[in-house]
Amino acid sequence: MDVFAEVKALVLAAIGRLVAAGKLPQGLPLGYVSVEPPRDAAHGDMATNAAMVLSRPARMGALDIAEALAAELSGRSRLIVGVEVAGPGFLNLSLDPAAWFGVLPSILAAGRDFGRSSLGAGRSVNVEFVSANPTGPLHVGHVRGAVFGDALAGLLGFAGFKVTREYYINDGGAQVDVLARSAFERYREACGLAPAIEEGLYPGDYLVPVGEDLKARFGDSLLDKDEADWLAPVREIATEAMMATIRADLALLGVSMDLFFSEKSLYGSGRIEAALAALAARGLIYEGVLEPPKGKTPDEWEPREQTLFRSTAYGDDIDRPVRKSDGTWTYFASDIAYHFDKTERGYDALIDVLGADHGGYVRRLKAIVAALTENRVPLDVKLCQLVTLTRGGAPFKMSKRAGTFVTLRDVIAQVGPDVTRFVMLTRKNDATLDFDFDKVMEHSKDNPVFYVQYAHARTHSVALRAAEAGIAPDDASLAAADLASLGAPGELRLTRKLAEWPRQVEVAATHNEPHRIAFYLYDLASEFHALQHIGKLDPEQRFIREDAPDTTLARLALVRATAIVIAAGLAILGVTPMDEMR
RNA sequence: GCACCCGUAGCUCAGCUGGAUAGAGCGUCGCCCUCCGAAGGCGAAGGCCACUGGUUCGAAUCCAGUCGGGUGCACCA
Repeated sequence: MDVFAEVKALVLAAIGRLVAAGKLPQGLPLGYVSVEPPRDAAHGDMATNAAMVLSRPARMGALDIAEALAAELSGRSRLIVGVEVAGPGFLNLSLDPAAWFGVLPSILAAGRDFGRSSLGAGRSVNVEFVSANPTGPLHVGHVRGAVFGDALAGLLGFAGFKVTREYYINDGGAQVDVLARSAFERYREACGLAPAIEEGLYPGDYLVPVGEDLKARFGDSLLDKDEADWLAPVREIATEAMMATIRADLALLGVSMDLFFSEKSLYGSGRIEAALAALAARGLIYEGVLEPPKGKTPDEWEPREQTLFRSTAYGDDIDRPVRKSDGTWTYFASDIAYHFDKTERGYDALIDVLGADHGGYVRRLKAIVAALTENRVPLDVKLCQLVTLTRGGAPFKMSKRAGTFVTLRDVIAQVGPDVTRFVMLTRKNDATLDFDFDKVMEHSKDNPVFYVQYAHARTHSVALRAAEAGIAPDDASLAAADLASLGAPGELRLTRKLAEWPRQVEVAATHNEPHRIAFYLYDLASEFHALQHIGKLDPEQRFIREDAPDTTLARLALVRATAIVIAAGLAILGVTPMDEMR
């Protein structure tokens, strides 16, 4: 049962009756009518802006509508026990407290599925994330995008979408040639020769095993061959090896992709040509010369005739080249083909999760998808800002030397996947995030990860104490418990927070913002900690009252419902709830 | 020079896509455990929501401009 939906339905029904009675004109737009809990609890349990929103289209005063609506809502339902017109036309509604507590049996019956939404209505959405170049292990810079994308996918799944998690492998460009050359030097090393790892090659020693593998496969046979002969096979083996480590890295974080899509597969397969043909059919491909950039002109700029995509027709600043002057495809061309492929696979919505340094790329990506689908399929590009690493408040120095970056593996080894994931979601994706190795491991309320986990552990602890007292009800009997004894302010506050959960899921999902789940869980944990504390001051308020079995059962229902929602929220974020803190 | 992101309490940040007296945490000050986990809780102080205009019943939120900080800027992927 969703209290919010129920109240909104009552409000809309009341408006309907007013229209039928001729007290309001027909055909009013109801889209902006909202029913929300007011920020200030003094304004009642629920507030609606209906009168103010309808005022103008109805050509009536907001207060007049509010009065009429108030009269219409009073006494119609057991749910609404008080209606009050306030301020410029708000309608403040007081609800029967029992209505709030009614959410508890729903939670207990549904378990972790409570709050699952039909918002997505089975529509399919593709979330592309990480997509790191297959030239080395994942590093900290990739962690945020990985966690964000995975949590977003989890959130959308919970909200009723069919989600595909996808990784785009950039295995078609010059960087994998560099990888191959770097691996070849490690191969020479494995053959007993001195490696010549020049400037521009990847120096990381993660390629040493690749060199050894090449030696095992080819013996010394590659040593005297020309690069033209060994480049392709070495490249193949090296990218394969890098993707294997990347998959392993993702697994450490608890991320599992549904699909890895190879950029290389686009070349020579007609996919790029097909994508460009689709654009050309709409008159969006032409031969032309771009203007030089305004302001600071690059040193070696000269006008060139190129094949261009008219992305300006879809909101981009300038048209974008798809073919270099030497006739080969630009990276952008493969991106067109890749998004063409995604749209052809029939998704109802696309999401790209990128690093903030790709900000300048957003418009042309949107232009691609808009052009290819004639605005039918929305593309949302989520940019993840930088993570700054610190330890004890001091900047965590990363070596300038390439190849010695802090790896994802290092981070997980230090703090574990759960902490890493939760912390990465304690900021909006477009705000920079400070990751302090000391802070995130701290056992105090400064640390949101701990605070939420601690609340969950406490619920578990309460259940243990109850069991010791011989009270060990299962969820079904808790769902059937008599809740009449509930009603204390702290209990009501906690229960209202629990009732908000389905709404929070929908809001977070419509904005593609998983961090809202983390903040909600923090608030929920706070309400729970506060309630538990009251029991310390007043023994009568404790969850477990051996002298009052009905009260105990009702309170255990509340505690258990809290545990369920915390666990459900953490599950969306991909974090394991803990039963005890150590 | 252009585009995008950001500017909210001393610090770190939320703010439900326009709602009422703008909220947390840290820090500061003052309280609360013989007791379900004090690894916690309650309270106080602290604000021109960068600035200036505009839109309207109503703006931190939307629009325009200004000032600060970050990022990216032709055939690199």
